[in-house]
Amino acid sequence: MPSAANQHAATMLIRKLESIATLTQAERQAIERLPLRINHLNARNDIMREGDKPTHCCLILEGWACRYKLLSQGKRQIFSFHIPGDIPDLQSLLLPTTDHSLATVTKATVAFILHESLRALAADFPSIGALLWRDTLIDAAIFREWMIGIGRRSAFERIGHLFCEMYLKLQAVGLAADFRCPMPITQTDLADALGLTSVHVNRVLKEMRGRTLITLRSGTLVIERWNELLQAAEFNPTYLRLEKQAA
Amino acid sequence: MPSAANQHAATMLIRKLESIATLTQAERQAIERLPLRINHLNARNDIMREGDKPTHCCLILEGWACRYKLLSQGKRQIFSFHIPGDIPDLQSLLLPTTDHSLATVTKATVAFILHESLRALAADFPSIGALLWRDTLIDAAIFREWMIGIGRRSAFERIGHLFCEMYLKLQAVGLAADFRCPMPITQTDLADALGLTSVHVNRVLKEMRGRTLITLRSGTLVIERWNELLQAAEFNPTYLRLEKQAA
DNA sequence: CGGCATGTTGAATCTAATCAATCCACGTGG
DNA sequence: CCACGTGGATTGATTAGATTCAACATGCCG
Repeated sequence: MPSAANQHAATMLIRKLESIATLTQAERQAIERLPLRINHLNARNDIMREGDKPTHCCLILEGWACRYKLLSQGKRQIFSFHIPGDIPDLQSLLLPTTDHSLATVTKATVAFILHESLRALAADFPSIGALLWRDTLIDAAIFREWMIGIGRRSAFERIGHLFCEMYLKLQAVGLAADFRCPMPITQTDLADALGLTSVHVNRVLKEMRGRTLITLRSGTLVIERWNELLQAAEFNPTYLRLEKQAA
Repeated sequence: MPSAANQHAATMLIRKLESIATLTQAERQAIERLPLRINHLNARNDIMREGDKPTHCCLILEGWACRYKLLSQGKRQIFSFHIPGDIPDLQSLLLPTTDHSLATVTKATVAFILHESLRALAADFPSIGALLWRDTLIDAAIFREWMIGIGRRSAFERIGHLFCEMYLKLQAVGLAADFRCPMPITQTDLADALGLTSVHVNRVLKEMRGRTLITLRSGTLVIERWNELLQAAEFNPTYLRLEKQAA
């Protein structure tokens, strides 16, 4: 008899997978039987560090996480932000040694799933395996989009782009609506994700506010003019492969 | 009866997969039976364009290719360079619509493999499926490393990093040795891959030559001082997950 | 041999980084 | 309830790395 918390975690995963393809009854049941270990974590806690050899994957149930790598002289590059429903370290199933770190951004609840359990699930239900693989491919597509930003877009476009991306990802799992979403990251986090300094991020945010494109206060982002921001950032959401789109 | 060219293509793929795991006799035979269509392409030819819905994957047999995306005002971001043995568009197996383009860099020979054939192969031999998945995960790891470069490394480090990466990748498939490898890309290509301008690339290359770290002439790179370049670029090859390492 | 892509160089300019100070909101403990 | 500490945000002044624009050189290919 699974606990309420476990049931909730399974539902989360099912919802995420069903946003792409419909699952059979048997597949849903198999996911619900997945053994989970649920954990509550503080903000800014490493879940996994570069060099680790994890034995389970981590499903985010509440809060945000990010993947990053530290460099010499305190430099940091953040690769991705993760929200409930994400499994940020799915790759550890096939690449035993991790080449980067995973940490919570906010207080968070996560469920750990043994590699063996996930592997068995994918073996028993190849279409679930394909969905998991697909998810890592979308992950890579987002990396590519971030590369474009860091490499070829202005600071303004980069920040606007990230806001649009996170809003749509949150909306897709029901955590955002009406152009309003949580954005519980510091300007330093933003800078380290986008290849900027926090000082410069601050100045660009000031400009965005000045043009009344956004409001960003106490961890909440409001996109005041979606279409204009989209255009200013040259944002095109197809790479996210989401079913539902914003208005 | 497979032609000599087809046999060569299969060998290429087998060698690539066996650089990671050993294949059974049955697996090797299945790969050799894979139906292929071999094509000779000129340099700077698109193999696949953003928005396409490919029906096959592309195995590179000779020459180089790159994945890229064009932006407004003629800006371009190159995501990756590909060498013989690579299947740059494996993701199209699971993401029907392509979100970027793939083009030859040099004259090239490629083998096209129908999605159905690859899917059948992966279904019949799940361990081959896992190897293919694994390959896309390494792809993503390389994207992350490039993100670090573009986001947080100096132009000098970025270029040095790319040289080390390509040398090791080429060495792993027997196309480089003695710190000498082909590097058939223009300074503009380098710039578009690393988030720089060609003018600046040119200046950094001049500095590298001045410090006698490298020689780069007529499409051939010689790394004159491997250890120093490694250190100057803070290069750590673990993310490539290659079996063989340079001295 | 001529033409065009690629590579090289210089000078001026600009974006974003750096360094440093200050401000503000928030939570905590006296 | 207010003083204090702290992390994050904001602002200014200055600098550096990279871009831009423009000219010119080189080398390869037909």
